[in-house]
Amino acid sequence: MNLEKDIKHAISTAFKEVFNHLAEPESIALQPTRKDFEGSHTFVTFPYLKVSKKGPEETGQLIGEFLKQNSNLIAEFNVVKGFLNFTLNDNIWLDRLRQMQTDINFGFAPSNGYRVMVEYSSPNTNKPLHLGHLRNNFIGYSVSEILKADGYEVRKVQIINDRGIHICKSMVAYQKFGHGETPESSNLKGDHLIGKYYVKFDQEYKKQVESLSANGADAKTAKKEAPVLVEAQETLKKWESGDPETVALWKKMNGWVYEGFNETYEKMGVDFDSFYYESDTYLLGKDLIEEGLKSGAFYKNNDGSVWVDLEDEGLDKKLLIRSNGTAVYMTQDLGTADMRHHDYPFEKSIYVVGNEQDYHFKVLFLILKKLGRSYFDGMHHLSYGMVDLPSGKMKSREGTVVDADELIDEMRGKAELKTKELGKIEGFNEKQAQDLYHMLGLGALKYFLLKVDPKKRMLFNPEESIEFQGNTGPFIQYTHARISTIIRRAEESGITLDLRENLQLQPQELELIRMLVQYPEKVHEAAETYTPSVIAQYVYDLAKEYNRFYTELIIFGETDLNITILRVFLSIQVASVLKKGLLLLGIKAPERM
RNA sequence: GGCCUCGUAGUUCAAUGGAUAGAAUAGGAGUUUCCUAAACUCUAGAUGCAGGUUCGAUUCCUGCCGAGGCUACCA
Repeated sequence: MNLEKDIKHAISTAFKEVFNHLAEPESIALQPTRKDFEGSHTFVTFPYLKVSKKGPEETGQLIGEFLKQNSNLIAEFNVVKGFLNFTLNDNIWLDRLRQMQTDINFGFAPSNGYRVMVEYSSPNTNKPLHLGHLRNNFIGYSVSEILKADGYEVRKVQIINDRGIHICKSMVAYQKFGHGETPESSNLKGDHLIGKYYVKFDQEYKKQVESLSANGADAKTAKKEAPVLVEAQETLKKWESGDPETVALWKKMNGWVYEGFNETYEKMGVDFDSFYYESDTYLLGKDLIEEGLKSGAFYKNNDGSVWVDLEDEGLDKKLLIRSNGTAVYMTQDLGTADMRHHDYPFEKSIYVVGNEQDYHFKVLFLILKKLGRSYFDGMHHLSYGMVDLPSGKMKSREGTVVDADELIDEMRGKAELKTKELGKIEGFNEKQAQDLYHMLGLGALKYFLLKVDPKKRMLFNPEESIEFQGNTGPFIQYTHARISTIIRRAEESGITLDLRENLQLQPQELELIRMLVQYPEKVHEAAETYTPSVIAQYVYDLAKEYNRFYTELIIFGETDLNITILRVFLSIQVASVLKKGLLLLGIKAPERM
């Protein structure tokens, strides 16, 4: 069934027959043939020269000859500088295409029985989502979908950082300057309203630090003793002691933020299966510390603080409990990990978190290992790079953030403008038109953020807005819409899509089938490496190839009906795979545009 | 200082140790009586520097230069 496997077996046999050498099929490496050469699969002879005791050219020639004679897979071959290129029988490819059509689940692996928890988004509740969150959310959502397609059972979760000094700062500023303002009265989304007070807090804080400094305080004390900061710290204490008034305000303000977030998530097209709130989890983990002390994984200092020594692993000593007995972030994360595994016994757990926390997660996983948690093995930090602006890193305090809501709206607006310019909305009603603008704007944005390897930092220049031409989401969406027209026309013309004939394939047709066949492997690769960009690159290449096919070959009006059938048939499969691939990226494929 | 990333066309991104380092965009030249020109074709343009391993290095190793991050009894 598997083409590559079959070819590898054939090569293995050839080695046995020609060189009397046992080459395990699994150990044979095949690669796709480069475009400028004839063939589809390439075998590199260099590693086998010691076995063949011949030059690279001759080795390739001998293997090629043997296979051409003895294998029904191989129609032709050529050898270029030790690279043995195979051209397969056209019927092999046509068979693949026929199989694809009957398999509705093409591209979806059967259940593998593994459960995986994917955590992403995990915002603070003191400000709106920004561009960095968009990358995080799109990656998290996409990886979840890819894992599902690869046979996993997935639970998408987020941990909401709903407590702590950051929200207290917004609370203090709101009490001071808010005059009872609400999202309704201010006509602001809840998260933006709270963000406004977070900024206000910072402004006030800076003012106070300045005036303290002007009155002779040194910089350190001024920063520590500014009244608003002291107030925020007191608010945090009050919250921790359960002061009803403080808790009520906290609930009200967080409620506004959640409303705002939900609206944004919906616009973004991401969702979650369950939520964890830090206010519920921040006290967890202390029992794990006790456990670790007992087992000797951790040790206690004279001052009562608890540490773990990771110097054997090439890391530092890490604090787990302060000398005053309070927990740190790490403690909480340990407890939360245990709780999550209890809630949903997973084989894998993916944390989609920025790469500035690489060290934190390295330590977290090592500690879980030291505690003997069997699940530690399946834990993975999906570390992604920052989205940089030309001016450098985004900093909320300096106002150099790109707001998520604004950016989405901007993209939608740009899609609308462009669509109208091209006169593409004839026959659309208002709702359909609006849906299309959103689909395209969001498609452009998602593709822009997902086409880059998650691990790498990437640059976003707000001046040069995201394009709709070239290697973009809308290009792929356009291709899909284009094919949809072909399919509609085929239906209207009433041709029977029965691919019976054994036809000779044109290069473009062959290339398309070759690419289609690869799709499940790409999904698997993306799932194993947690890399949506694999899929993004793939759908782009497929769309590009289809456009070439579309331009160069006549689909309707070909004299041989069987060729028309083949081309429509092929178009349908391309559309289907494009749509599936786009959905793995969270991008919708329009029928018309 | 220590540790971790990353340096590829003007720009934004690709390249399981393999062939002539791919795209896109910006630049130049073309294609529309024909299924959607958000398309297609042609053209020009890049591996930070110096060594090493290898039949073969953008990829692995060492040093240097440059960018960023982590290195809190913060979360």
